[in-house]
Amino acid sequence: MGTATESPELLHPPAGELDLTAVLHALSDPQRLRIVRALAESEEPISCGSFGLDVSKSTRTHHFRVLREAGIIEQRREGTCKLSSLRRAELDARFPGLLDAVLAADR
Amino acid sequence: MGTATESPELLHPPAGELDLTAVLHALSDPQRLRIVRALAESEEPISCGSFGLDVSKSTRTHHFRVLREAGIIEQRREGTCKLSSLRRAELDARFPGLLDAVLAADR
DNA sequence: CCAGAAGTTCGATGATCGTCGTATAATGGG
DNA sequence: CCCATTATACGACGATCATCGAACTTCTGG
Repeated sequence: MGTATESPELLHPPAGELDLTAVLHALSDPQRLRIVRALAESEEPISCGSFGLDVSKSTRTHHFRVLREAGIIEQRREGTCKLSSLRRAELDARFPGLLDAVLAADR
Repeated sequence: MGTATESPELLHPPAGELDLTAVLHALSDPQRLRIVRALAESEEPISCGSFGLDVSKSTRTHHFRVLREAGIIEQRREGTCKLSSLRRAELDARFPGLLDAVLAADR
């Protein structure tokens, strides 16, 4: 408890409490994997709508929530958009090499 | 297609055709993760019954099949037992660092 | 040869998941 | 102040999943 310094609405698990199975499950979906790759390549926050996902808006929101609740991404409001970015450092600290391996395995 | 040099009954995907999302999904279950860790620590084939899984026999069979069809383990008959082992080299070749990261993330 | 051990197969069941459409906020520009 | 943009919430639907028990196969040891 106590790291709720930002938005009270958005659930972001603390870095130390990331669950491996939750992370693996979040990454085991093609659409979410695409999001994570786009985020990793841009290295800058991206708005939800900027992804070439062939799914509806609500499905997109769903995938972003799964990624956020697994602790893989961070989201914050920016006007009418919501910007997402990878929690790279925290992920690397908790699961060293995991994200790199997944991203390298792209193809 | 011709890599069927072993048992014709057991489906083992060729090393080059392992699917990342299938591998991640197979690893995203606590029971299967436990199997993979036991396999990695023993470094020798283990029979299905030697795992401290608190699930029924049929569920065990199911998990082993998921792991095998994802290309994570290899299974072969040995008398009345069936021995399982990690496909470490193939996994490392296809997804470098992935298995190591997952195993290191144990805790 | 036969009893037991080790796995598999086959439904079935309840849970979760990915997807959608529609309705509903929150925000910034004219 | 209203409207367009951006995203979320809420069911709902079909698919997949993890789990089980019971019946079946296959092999081994006595």
